Amino acid sequence: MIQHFFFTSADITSNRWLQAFPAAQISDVLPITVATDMVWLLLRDEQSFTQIKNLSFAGERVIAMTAIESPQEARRALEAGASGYVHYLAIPQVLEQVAQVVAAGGMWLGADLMRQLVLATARILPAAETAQADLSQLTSRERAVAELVAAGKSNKEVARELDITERTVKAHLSAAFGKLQVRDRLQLVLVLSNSSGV
Amino acid sequence: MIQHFFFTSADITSNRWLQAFPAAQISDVLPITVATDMVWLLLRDEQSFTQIKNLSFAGERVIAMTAIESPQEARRALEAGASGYVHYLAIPQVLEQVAQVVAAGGMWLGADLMRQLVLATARILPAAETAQADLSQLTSRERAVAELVAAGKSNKEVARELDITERTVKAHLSAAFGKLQVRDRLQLVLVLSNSSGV
DNA sequence: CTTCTTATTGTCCTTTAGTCCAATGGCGTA
DNA sequence: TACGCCATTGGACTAAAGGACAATAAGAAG
Repeated sequence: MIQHFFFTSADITSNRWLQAFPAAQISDVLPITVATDMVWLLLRDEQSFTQIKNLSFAGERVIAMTAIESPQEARRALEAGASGYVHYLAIPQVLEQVAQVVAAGGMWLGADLMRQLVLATARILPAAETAQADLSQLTSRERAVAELVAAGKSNKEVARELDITERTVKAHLSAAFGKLQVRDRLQLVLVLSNSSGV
Repeated sequence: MIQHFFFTSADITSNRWLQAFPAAQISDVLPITVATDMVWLLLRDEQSFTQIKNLSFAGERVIAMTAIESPQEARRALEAGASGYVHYLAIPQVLEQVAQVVAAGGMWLGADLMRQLVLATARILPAAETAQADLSQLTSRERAVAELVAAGKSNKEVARELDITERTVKAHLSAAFGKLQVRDRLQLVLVLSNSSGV
């Protein structure tokens, strides 16, 4: 049984951690000696990377957690010795997968980051199937609306650009919400940009 | 149930494959049409990379297997479209890991290789320092709110999680909007995720 | 001790977003 | 031709989101 230790600040946490690992310890204090198998560390400031370095040097498996994924931050975390980089609000299933992979000696990165890395060296890889599949569920008009919304436009602006009524925009959006199983435009954007496993 | 197909030469094989996937097919002949969900292909010569390319182009999930791990070979395999790179004598647990990650649309690499790949490509990646700079403009509380919003939470949910009033959430958000010069939560997320120029 | 920043909350108000129910017309297929 | 899917719009309604104006309190900095 793997023991998990979550190091975070009190106000940034997720009940999904305990859902994934009921026996996990959560604390905003980092003990001198961590008697666990896996340390999940929320990235907050410069000090976080030093802590990763120390922990991994001491032989701990460290997984960096972030609130906003970025390739730069991921790189720094991995450089410091982290074995994984994941959104702190990831769903329990993802957390479990990360733990399994890291426990098996692997390294975990979000699919999008991974893709960026690989694409940086190779531009041949097929696009993510998930995002593709999601978009293909939408009709052409729904997709057009969704894309404008994903660019930060309001319904009124979308209506103007597509030369339709705001009412129609809403209709397409509602249809898209249903198909992609999200509740509002923000989550739609998150799904389309496939940014995190939230 | 995922169907696995192992393509190898007769003299190089592992009983661990069947241990991991009892229903797997193993063959030293590559059929024209592979009716499986996942193809495990043992790297042998130049032709192997071409085969990976063809398979992945045809929409197959391909995992490259090797007898001697090397970053160069791994890179070539991934370039060709492989979704994973693993030693052919890996234990069943690892094989299952790989299958899971790949099935979920991810990519699998051993930790060492991954780290090398990450570090090697770090320079090529766009060095957008914007997200970093933007975040530093916000106070800790504003950032906490912004991060939860970026995760798709509503004001009410954010309020619950941070144990403050919805009104306070709005106050922090308004402040963040002003500092980052955006007009609503969606544009905030776009700026924070650094995805597109709003 | 005063000043500034941050965090917090309040009320009132306007604007957006999103849903439900319903209808019309085009277009392709069985 | 009838049926289904898509695009379009309407009205009415509920619920969020966001702004304006303002106040209190803690803590740091001077």
